[in-house]
Amino acid sequence: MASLGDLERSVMTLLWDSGQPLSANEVCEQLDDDLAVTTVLTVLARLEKKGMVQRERSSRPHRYAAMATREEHTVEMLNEVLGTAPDREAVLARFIGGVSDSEAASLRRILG
Amino acid sequence: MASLGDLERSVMTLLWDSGQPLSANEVCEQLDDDLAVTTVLTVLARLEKKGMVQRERSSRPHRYAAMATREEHTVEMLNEVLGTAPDREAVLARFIGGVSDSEAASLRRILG
DNA sequence: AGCATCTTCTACGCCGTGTAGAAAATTACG
DNA sequence: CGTAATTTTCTACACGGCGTAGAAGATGCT
Repeated sequence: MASLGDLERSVMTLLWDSGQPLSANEVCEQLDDDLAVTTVLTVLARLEKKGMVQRERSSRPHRYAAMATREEHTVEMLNEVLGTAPDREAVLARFIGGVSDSEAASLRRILG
Repeated sequence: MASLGDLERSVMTLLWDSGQPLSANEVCEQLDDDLAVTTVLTVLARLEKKGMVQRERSSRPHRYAAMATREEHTVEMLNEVLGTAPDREAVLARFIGGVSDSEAASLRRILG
């Protein structure tokens, strides 16, 4: 339960890229599409409900920040997918077998 | 584009577990829930459209088989998720850092 | 031809998502 | 303080995916 729609993903990307919390207006401006602020607010509220963003209600304009880094989130997704497989090791093997050489080297280093 | 609904997943699981092609009726019987055969047929048709199952139209009851093994499918999903990240290596590092010891060992063997 | 089986077509309801207006709440400024 | 500007909430609509299945059409058996 953390899959994202297109707009939701765009918003998360903004929040991830800008390390700091953003207001709905700032998000709105920085988006390529020309959307109503209410649209962005709706999306932000939904993302908050999903536990993807944290809202600072104290300051006026509320500020929104990503709960997890993009990395953390991607790793969560990976684990979620892996969780659907009964044969984890086999999947991992196949998966790792398919990564690029440089990535493989990097993994070898990590696995020590 | 290969995410599955609950029923779709159940059906795929059946097809994956039974190595051989199954008819709609067989799928229907082997499902826990007591569904109408037309329901199963609809789902199978949708899975076919998604490229998840192959239908043998030659034989009457049509027979349906999974296009990819569950492993292959899971790996596809993993790559899809990984594709959404700009920092692949960082994600991989973190991801691999979190697997169990036995899995890590298995990976070392594969990369070795 | 008649009957049983199987498939297609069509459809309904629900929920997630993109989209935003109307109205309410808060803040800013003269 | 009162009015205008900003911000947030509430409500809503449309569209597509998915679970669900009946009615009708196609195919095959006897």
